[in-house]
Amino acid sequence: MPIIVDKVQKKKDIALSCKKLFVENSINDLTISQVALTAGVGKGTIYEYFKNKEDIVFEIVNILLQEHNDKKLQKIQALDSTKEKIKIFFYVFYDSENEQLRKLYKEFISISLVNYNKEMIQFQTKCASTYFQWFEDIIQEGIDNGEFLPISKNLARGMFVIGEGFFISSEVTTTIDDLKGELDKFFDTLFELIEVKK
Amino acid sequence: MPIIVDKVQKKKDIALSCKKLFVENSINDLTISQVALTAGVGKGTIYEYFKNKEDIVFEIVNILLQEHNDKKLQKIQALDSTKEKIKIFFYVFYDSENEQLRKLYKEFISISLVNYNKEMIQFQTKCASTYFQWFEDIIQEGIDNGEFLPISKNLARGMFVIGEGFFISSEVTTTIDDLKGELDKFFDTLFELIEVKK
DNA sequence: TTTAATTGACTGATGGTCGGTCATTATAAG
DNA sequence: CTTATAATGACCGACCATCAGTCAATTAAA
Repeated sequence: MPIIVDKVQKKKDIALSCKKLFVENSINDLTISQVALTAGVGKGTIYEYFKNKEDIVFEIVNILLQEHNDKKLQKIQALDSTKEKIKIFFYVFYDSENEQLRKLYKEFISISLVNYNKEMIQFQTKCASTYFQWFEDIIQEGIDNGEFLPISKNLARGMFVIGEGFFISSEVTTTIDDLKGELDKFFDTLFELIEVKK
Repeated sequence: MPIIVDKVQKKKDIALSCKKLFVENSINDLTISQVALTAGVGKGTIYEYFKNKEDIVFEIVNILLQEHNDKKLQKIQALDSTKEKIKIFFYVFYDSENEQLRKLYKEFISISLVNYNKEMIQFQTKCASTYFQWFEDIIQEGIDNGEFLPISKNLARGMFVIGEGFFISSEVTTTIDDLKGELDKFFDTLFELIEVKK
């Protein structure tokens, strides 16, 4: 029998081998030939594993987001303060550790906005739902232990999407020069309002 | 001497003549030839007025956003309630009147995220700054007339970007099926918190 | 011998360019 | 005043380079 490769693994390998290329260049400036060359395979091979150029970005984001996911969960579990737990959700939008993820996520959002792609939407939905579940649980915990007013539950979804809002604004305008600062200001103020007064 | 055309006006005319085309198709699915045909000019003429395909989207968004701008200002001035004034800023993300604008704005954001373009960033920044100025003024007004707590000023930027966050989330996931409802829930709850108790 | 894996030459499509034509009008000549 | 000429901006589509995606041929393991 001929050699059998682990298709899933090889897909990941190819994706990761040209991660740097995608981080340093916008998808429009890259050609499949370049990608194939970087990955050390023929152009045809790329199409054995990926539907198109966008699909490669999808794969890389998938891998990086999975890693980020694990780290985020660990961080949340390691913390005691509800407020700090909430803030963790927005680290990804400014910390240096996730610069590559941000760059690729940006491309991914860009692709998702114009190319309707069922798989991408499903993937994004799965991620967002998981994260929001965590987020809601944290808020609920804060309410249950008497830290936050019960009404704060209504703010969950808005608080959750605000990171995305700041991120997009900071990418398409120059109106936000300190994303972390702005987020902190907002959440610290909000915490004062939703805290149960003693 | 030869005929002199109003370059600025003709650029607008061409852009508007293929607005429908851009609303109904994603930019990737459109060819310059199609656009030229629709506009009733030669392919070369397109390049007399636009740098590239993206530039056409930019021009259409420019025109639509200008219209939207005027309408928004009128609406704000016509209202008395501070709360309603605040909510007006987010109409654009869900009202039926602005469906075309949303479609093109989406493409515009998508382009801005991956193609660094100084003019686009400047344009976006100008719009965002103007809108935020209005927004801050409204909040300040609410504070001045004793409706809102002074602390609400700190929430201005966050409140402002939340629309963008909801919009992007609703576009790239299926987690938000009632954008207006979610926005209302968030702001009504927030208003309760920042309202001056009597 | 079989068959999965790989490949790069090839193709069709398309973004963008460029040389040339056309229409208009100023103005010079008759 | 009428006509001829020159000048120039507007317009255009044939052409070119590029590149995404295909496929027939080849490789190599079992």
